[in-house]
Amino acid sequence: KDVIRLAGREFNVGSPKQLGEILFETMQLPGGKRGKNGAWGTDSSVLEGLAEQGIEVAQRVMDWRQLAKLKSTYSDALILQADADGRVHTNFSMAATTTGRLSSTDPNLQNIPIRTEEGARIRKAFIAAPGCSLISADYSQIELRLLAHVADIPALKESFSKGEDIHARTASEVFGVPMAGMDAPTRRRAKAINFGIIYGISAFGLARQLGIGAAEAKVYIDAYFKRYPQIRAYMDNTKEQARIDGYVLTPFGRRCWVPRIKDKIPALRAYAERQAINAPLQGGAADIIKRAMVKLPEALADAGLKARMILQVHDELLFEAADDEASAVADLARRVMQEAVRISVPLTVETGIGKNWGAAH
DNA sequence: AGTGCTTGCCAC
DNA sequence: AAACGTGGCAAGCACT
Ligand SMILES: Nc1nc2c(ncn2[C@H]2C[C@H](O)[C@@H](COP(=O)(O)OP(=O)(O)OP(=O)(O)O)O2)c(=O)[nH]1
Ligand SMILES: [Mn+2]
Ligand SMILES: [Mn+2]
Repeated sequence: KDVIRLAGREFNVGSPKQLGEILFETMQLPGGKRGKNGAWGTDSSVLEGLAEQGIEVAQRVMDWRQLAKLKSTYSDALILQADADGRVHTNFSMAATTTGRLSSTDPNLQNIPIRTEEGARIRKAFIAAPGCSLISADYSQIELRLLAHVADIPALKESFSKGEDIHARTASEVFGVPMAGMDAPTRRRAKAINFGIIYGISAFGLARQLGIGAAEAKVYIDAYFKRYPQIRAYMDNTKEQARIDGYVLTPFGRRCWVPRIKDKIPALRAYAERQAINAPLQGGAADIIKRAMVKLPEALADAGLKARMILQVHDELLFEAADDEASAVADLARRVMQEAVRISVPLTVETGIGKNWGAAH
């Protein structure tokens, strides 16, 4: 109602097409950009730009979108999908991705919210059975460690040997906040910067992501490649390998096909090059957790633990166990996951125990 | 009423 | 949005 009042006209807030016409035609707001299909762009980074200019309706639409997303995709849908015993059972697809990751459907339990305060309430709704706890075990900075290994980057390997947190360091350097007591959303934003840069983001893309100028974004990217010059070599070598073979390999031998690597259309070719750069690392991380998942059920049984492995979220495993064995499960999961493979950097796993998924982080 | 596409956004 | 990568889902929309 407030959005419609501020817009001065009745329309469906849930329609990006109508919203774009209201904002950039009826209201004549500045900064409108049409996409390739001629529609006005209205995604959150566009709205954020408007909101920063004091356009109240933009902030209200962002708030509405967030709540609508959480309600429709999670709150309403998960209740319908819940079993008679109150559990939801996902389906894992084992061959749906190009990199070897799993995917999860009906419902997708690999994209349960966590980032915002309201979203985190949904994650907290996943609770252990009475007398049981949930144990989460998540690899630390997993694809950055694989990058250090595969691209053979001395400075990055040294950081991991010392136990440094690169995501937190990036957050500190870019946002000017202290490492100590950093909040999770800030570290998450830095994560997107680190992975964006290593997977070929442009100054334009980074600027858009951070809401800064392209010149400032370029400074960050240049500084990154200066600090870790081996990343460039890894990118070039991987692209060349893809051109030669039509595929790239993870450090454990998985083939990831890159069919458009020789496309004559430059934009499609550039896209394929970024896919080639990403696949060995994302796929390598998938290989590692899969090996751990093969070992774990037997390792648990051998240790006399009745815990069950109940969910995989790309580099995280979630277990359910009786309260009195939860800490033993956490220790065992950490050890098996850390030792699932041996590479030239240490693998570290963070574990947590709680009565709900949110509390287990 | 059903289908397929687009836009946007949740997670890793 | 052409301009980090990997996914899945909901809603709007055009069309049958
Ligand atoms: N390209 C890309 N990959 C991502 C992004 N977010 C997550 N990933 C990939 C790379 C991560 O290593 C991997 C696991 O995600 P996590 O959220 O667990 O982050 P990570 O392990 O790096 O850090 P952590 O120490 O667990 O907080 O998923 C992203 O924004 N872009
Ligand atoms: Mn992780
Ligand atoms: Mn994770």
